[in-house]
Amino acid sequence: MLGFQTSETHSFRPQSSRISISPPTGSTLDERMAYASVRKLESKEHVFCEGDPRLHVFRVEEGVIAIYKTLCDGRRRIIDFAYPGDLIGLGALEEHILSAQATCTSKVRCLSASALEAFAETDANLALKLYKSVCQELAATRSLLVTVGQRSAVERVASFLLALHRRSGDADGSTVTLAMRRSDIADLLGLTIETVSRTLTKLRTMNVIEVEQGGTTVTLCDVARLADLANE
Amino acid sequence: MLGFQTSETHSFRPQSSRISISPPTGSTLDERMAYASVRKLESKEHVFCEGDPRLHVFRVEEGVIAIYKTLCDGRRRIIDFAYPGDLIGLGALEEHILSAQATCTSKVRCLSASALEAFAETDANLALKLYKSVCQELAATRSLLVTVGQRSAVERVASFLLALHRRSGDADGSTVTLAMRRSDIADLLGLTIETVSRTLTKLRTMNVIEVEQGGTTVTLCDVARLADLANE
DNA sequence: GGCCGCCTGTTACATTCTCTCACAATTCGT
DNA sequence: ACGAATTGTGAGAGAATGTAACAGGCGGCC
Repeated sequence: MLGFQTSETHSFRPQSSRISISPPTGSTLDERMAYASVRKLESKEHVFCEGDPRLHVFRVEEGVIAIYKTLCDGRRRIIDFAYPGDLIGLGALEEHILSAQATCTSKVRCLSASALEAFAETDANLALKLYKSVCQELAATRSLLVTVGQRSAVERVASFLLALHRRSGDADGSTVTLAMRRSDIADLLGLTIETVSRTLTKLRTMNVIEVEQGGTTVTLCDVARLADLANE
Repeated sequence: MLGFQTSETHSFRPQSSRISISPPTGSTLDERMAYASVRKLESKEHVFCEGDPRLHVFRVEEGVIAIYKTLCDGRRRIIDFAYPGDLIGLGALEEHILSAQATCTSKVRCLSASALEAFAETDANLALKLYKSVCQELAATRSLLVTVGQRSAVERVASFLLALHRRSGDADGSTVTLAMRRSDIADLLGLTIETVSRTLTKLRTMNVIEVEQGGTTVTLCDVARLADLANE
């Protein structure tokens, strides 16, 4: 969920006249990405697991990747869903401290972690991009923390739907696609799958949302009301 | 909670032979900090509030600063406690999106945000430091997310005590100081003050902790058991 | 094609936990 | 020492969970 848009042009201080000239070949993130290998993932397949050596940084191309941590008793706490354009695997050191798993058929692009970070050592521009990206991820994680910290299940689910809508649903208006299982949503929000299901039903009977065909597509009928329920 | 140790020397890639030579004066963060003004805060006094223009970045010198967000209905969700050495105010743009409030008598050092970030544009080393710092904060926020996402009150309180112990309690063994009110802990963990109080009592009767004088000092009698209760 | 098992999602009911509201006990500041 | 603020404790209400049963979709298999 880093929101690392490699094509974004506004620098950290837009008023600055400094422009970093890209070295001739393979230097910008876009170029590096273009040469990076693509890996296709089936649903529930792992990109990496806790404890794996951190060899690569990945950019999501298609699908949704769940970033999660496994607790001692086997429960799974999803920290974040990564969507196309997001970078995953940044910030860790020698080993991954979280696991990453596809919630549906997905594609990721692999980039050497050491090469990226070595290059950032000499390029303030790239380093700042990394900084900005992690800042965005931090903001998203904080937002999720606020959501999960809220008591009621309705608030959490409503917040989740709104966040999904804000992120993915600019185009087709008020329809969002849940590209993950109920169990994934439950593990993200700290609820059970039954509670998620019940809450969606509740929102449906309140005429705030409509759920279609197998529960993968949700239409937000009353965004204002949903925002009210989410306390936002 | 950025854990931005300005004196840390290991670079992002320790094996790299590149060393950034600091410009003659006022360039390193330590030097800038030395000249920065110190502001003293009483308990419950604000460092900044949501919506304030982001003029400064602050480093906590003494005390504890609660970083929080206010919800529509007036509830307060604490995102983080910042301890001495931590930087706060990074990552935002024009305005602060969170509030920062002292939980006890504290001191912070003020640093111009624009100056710091302008300097980072030309110094990959500083930019990388910022990057690493935010990564640390991200890890801490994720850790808190795992804690809050856990269902039971015992797990949350136990996790909180352990986190506090890991952070502050290297020196005096197993004693941690709660430099904040019960209400602050409750708003961090998504519980009520009554539940926090009851849970501490429960842990006390289980002989896992000891609480002394007004509940500000806690001794962890059985760290292993506490970790078990916290599911860590 | 039809049968079967597997997985996911939904719903109902009993249980358990936290929250709300009440008030007592303690600490702290003046 | 007094009053205000904070903390601790109890009883009842409410909400989420756990358990269980059931419906629907999907693929394998005969």
